[in-house]
Amino acid sequence: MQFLRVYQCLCDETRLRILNLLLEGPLCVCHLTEILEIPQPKVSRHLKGLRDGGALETERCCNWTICRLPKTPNALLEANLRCLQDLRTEEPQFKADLVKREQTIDRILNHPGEDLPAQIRSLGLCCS
Amino acid sequence: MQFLRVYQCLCDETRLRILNLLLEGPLCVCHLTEILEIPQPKVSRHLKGLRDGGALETERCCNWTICRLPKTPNALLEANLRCLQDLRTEEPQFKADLVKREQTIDRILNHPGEDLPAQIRSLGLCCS
DNA sequence: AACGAATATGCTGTAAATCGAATATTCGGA
DNA sequence: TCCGAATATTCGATTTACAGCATATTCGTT
Repeated sequence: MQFLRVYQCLCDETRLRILNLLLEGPLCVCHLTEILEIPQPKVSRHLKGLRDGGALETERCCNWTICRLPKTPNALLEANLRCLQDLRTEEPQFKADLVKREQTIDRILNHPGEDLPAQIRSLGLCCS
Repeated sequence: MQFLRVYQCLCDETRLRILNLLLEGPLCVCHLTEILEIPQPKVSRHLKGLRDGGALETERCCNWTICRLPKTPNALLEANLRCLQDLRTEEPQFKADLVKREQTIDRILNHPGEDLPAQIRSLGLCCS
């Protein structure tokens, strides 16, 4: 059932945190891992869950995997992403994650020494 | 987390079927059981799940328990009930349940011999 | 008080989801 | 071709969700 497929995606805290972050723009797996402060295999597994549920698109760029929300989410997912956008200020964890995201992006931009491809480096700035 | 509480409610087919039916108006447990064609304990347990998740209100009337959607659902639930309302035509099970609901209500109305309090009998007609 | 209808709960087994830890894979650079 | 970084997958253990079945509870009636 189409409904269940979406809701099963949405009923895990880690997956919701990921969607919350991606509402701001794409991120690669390593930055997601850093922001969420959870083990990388766990992030990877939940990303797979989101992808299988149609709630995530990924694109391989060299060694990095760029994660973004689907360009054309189905109606149910789209409505819930809007809800997440509207209601996330009520959830401390979501707000904290967004702060951490800012910090991480700042660090990336201000430390050009880190060995990141320009495409990855600019993720935080480019929401396309 | 408030989000999880709602989504955990929504990620079970039986619970979605119940919500779908209640969008048309209140029903008591025995009629829900008849319409869904599943064992009564199963219905009861899922109703409890919905109630715990804030997606259902029940009212005792004699021996009957009247189930209805909450008068003031939280924003996330409300949005998803709207989605259910809008998208249910795509889901055969939801449509079949609505047909069965009509049949059941007709049967109740046309067989006054059945021993039902007027309050229960009129549930299908009164959506308040 | 005894009974029956409507509903709820307890119990047990099973399937599914999640996790941590270890390992495999992929890819660019030395 | 070997190495390291980024990512994915496998494995075993644990938890959680759901099921069916039996039984308890509640309430009106006799």
